[in-house]
Amino acid sequence: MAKATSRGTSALSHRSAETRCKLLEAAGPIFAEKGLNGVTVREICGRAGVNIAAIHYHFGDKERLYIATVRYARERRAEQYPFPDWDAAVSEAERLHGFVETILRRMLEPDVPWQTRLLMREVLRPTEACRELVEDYFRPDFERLVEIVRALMPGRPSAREARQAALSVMGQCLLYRIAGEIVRQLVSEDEYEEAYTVESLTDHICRFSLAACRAWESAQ
Amino acid sequence: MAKATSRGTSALSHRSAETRCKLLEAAGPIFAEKGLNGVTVREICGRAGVNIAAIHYHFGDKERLYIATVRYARERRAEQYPFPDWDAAVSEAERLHGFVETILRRMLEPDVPWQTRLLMREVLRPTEACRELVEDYFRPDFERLVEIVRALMPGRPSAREARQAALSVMGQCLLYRIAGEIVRQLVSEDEYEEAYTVESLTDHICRFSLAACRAWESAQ
Amino acid sequence: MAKATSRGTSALSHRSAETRCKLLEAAGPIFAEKGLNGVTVREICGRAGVNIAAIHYHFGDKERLYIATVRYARERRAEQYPFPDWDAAVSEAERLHGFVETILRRMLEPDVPWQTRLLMREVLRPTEACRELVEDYFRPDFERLVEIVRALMPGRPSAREARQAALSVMGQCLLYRIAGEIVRQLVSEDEYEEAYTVESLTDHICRFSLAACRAWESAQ
Amino acid sequence: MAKATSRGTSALSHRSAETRCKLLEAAGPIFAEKGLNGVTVREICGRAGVNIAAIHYHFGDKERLYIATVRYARERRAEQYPFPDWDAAVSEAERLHGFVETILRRMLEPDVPWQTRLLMREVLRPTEACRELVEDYFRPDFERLVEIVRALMPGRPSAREARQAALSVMGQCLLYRIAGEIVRQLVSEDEYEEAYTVESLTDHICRFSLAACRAWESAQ
DNA sequence: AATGAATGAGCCTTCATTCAT
DNA sequence: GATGAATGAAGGCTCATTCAT
Repeated sequence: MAKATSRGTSALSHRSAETRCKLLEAAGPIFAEKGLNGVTVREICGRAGVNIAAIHYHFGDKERLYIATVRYARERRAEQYPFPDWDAAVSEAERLHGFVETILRRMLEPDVPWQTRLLMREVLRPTEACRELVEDYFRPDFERLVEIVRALMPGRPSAREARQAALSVMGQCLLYRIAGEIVRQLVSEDEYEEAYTVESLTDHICRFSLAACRAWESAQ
Repeated sequence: MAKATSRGTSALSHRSAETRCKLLEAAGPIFAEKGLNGVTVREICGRAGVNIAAIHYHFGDKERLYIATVRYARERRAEQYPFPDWDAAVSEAERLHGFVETILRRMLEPDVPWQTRLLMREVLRPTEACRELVEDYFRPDFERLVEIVRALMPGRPSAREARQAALSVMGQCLLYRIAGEIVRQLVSEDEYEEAYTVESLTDHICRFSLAACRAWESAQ
Repeated sequence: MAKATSRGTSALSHRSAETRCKLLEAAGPIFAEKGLNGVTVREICGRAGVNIAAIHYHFGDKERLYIATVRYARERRAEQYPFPDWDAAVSEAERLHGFVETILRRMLEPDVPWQTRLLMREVLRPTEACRELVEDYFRPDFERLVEIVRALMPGRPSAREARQAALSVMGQCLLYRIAGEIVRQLVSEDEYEEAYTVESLTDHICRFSLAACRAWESAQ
Repeated sequence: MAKATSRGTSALSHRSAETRCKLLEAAGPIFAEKGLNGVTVREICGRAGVNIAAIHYHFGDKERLYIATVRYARERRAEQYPFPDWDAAVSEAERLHGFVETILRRMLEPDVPWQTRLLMREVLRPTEACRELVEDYFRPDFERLVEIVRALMPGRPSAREARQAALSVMGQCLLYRIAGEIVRQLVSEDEYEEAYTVESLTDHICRFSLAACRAWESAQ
């Protein structure tokens, strides 16, 4: 266990870093699909082409490999589908549109990379890996949305009100990721294919949310 | 495996039916809490007070017991937290409020009957058992919500528009079931305990959705 | 784990009892030779001719099998080399002689049965199995010896003094079991074979101990 | 394995000797406490601050390190708790007292140096390393005791009789090392703590043995 | 119609050892 | 002369399943 416990970020030999990386890349898609308990270390090591003891050596045990994989997914994930970098002149409505579209695209695009699927899994069934994920990854996006929404609401909504409104936007987005199959069945196959693309969902959610925000009246 | 393959609804002896029922009643709450893979057949049989071979005898294997349990849950669906039976005089806004509150209660209250919790689990990770579940469990509720929402929207919204609006309401509700832990962390423990009860969530979601519906303008 | 936890002494089926017995008989000699940690469950099951899961089923885990084996050894052991059943007319010196001889014979006879070797191992490295072993098995013998020794000591030795004298007798006996190899080397091979038989050791220990007891003066 | 097979006492570089020594010093206390099989090479190397491959390099494998450690312990045998250096005027009874006390202290005191504890362990479960150990470690002490005892016995006891008497003394001492836990249980926790200290055990064993020796009558 | 016992595949982990610098 | 990484063989245990009454 020498390695797993005394690991630092520096001075890793090339071989070591390579094996770690092979393990993370192999474990990622499998964890994303089946979750921590649905996966065997043999499967991971086999796919990574390393010895079964390597997990113990480099990560300590399966759970710590899982946590490392979530972290790795988060790091490798930020680049893809970044939020637009808005000019000061861009209207809040446009920002909302950009935000919603980015979120939906991240979640719904075909061939969603395993990194996203793994992070989504964490949302549904948080494990120990989730705490820092929320802080480092979700919170910045969320705070951004809160600011956009707040600017859209008339009067001076409290931070709490803005947060709740932002959550209402997020909920609308998440629905299609989480319960996509059910929605497809409820609205019929055909309508789904036609009217539930990223573009049209973005439009709908933005119109719905814009209307809600603009018509907002503070609860006293 | 004689029994499991030739199973019909008729001609079951009393004892046999009793054992089946004990198994279903025992398995239900456990599956609802831990899911198919988090449960051992020993645990189920132990709690049911039947022999460990009974699952094989009556259902074939664990997975088929699970499916049977979902079906059983649907059939015996506890009628707790039913939707209010609205008088014609009740306003649409009140109906929306009643609907949202009931949905949230079903999803968030801890003492919801296991049948409901098991069905909720199915929504999040659909299995084979899910298709028929949607039709006779979710669709009626969903259609009801569509009607409520449609009546709230000015002009003559198309069915498709009404459905999308209804999905926006559902998404807001589902968020707290799906990502409750993350919301708690995002808004802070304290605020969550105070402002994310069924009652206040109902208020927020209704105000948000009412505003959105009433301000709706048909997208040409 | 149904069986291991709910095991009672009654109503065990024939098969079950047979398998349990096969396991105990197979495990005994191996545990006696190599101790709890030196043995693998695969070895035990292989020698017993049962499936590897049988240990879990019948005993819970390896350690509980070990404890059961110690208990089994104790039960099967009492018959062999019992203490003589002394007539009231037998002198205390003769009783001491009989006691010491029986103890030595139990420990030193060639082909000591595995039961004895296992119990001896417990003496040297007590495990959890040891507590009840002492109470049920060693204490009765020990108390017997205490009474013999006490009767040999002049005056009215306290119970504590008698216990210590009895331990001095036991220590002399145990030495040849525990450190037999070393004694053999210290006194030379030849002398050992000739003068360290059960008979002559009995004589020596009795003479030494008798002299000590009879010359005892209470330490106020 | 170059080193392990061609190892001699000469021509070792300074660093090499240093690593060897660090390993021996680190392994000693751990082996003394847990024995050969209770210790992992990682633990030893970790505590020694050397690489895990060093054991193989310098000693071949774990077992040979163990043997080397026993040898090392014997060579560097700590001279704590040495026997008193008796003046010619000291009585035999006092010498016996000093001898017994020293032996008991070596075996029972917790802060005995690891070298002594490791050698004690060898006595109880002799390994390959034991033979030479007896010769140069135990025999001198034993012969000393034989002389003391012999002088205490009236008449002219044979060497053999004196050896047996000495063994009777040793057996009494060893008991508390070997079966301390069981004695504790037999005489009760309280009595043990109070009356089985090194001091009182010394008193008892000496009184018992002195009485036995002085009352000795040669067996014809 | 039901039971208790038995099965074997497979799980994660641990370890001493050896490889390649 | 020393190191860190890699190896593979077990290790104990768990599980859903099936056998034999």
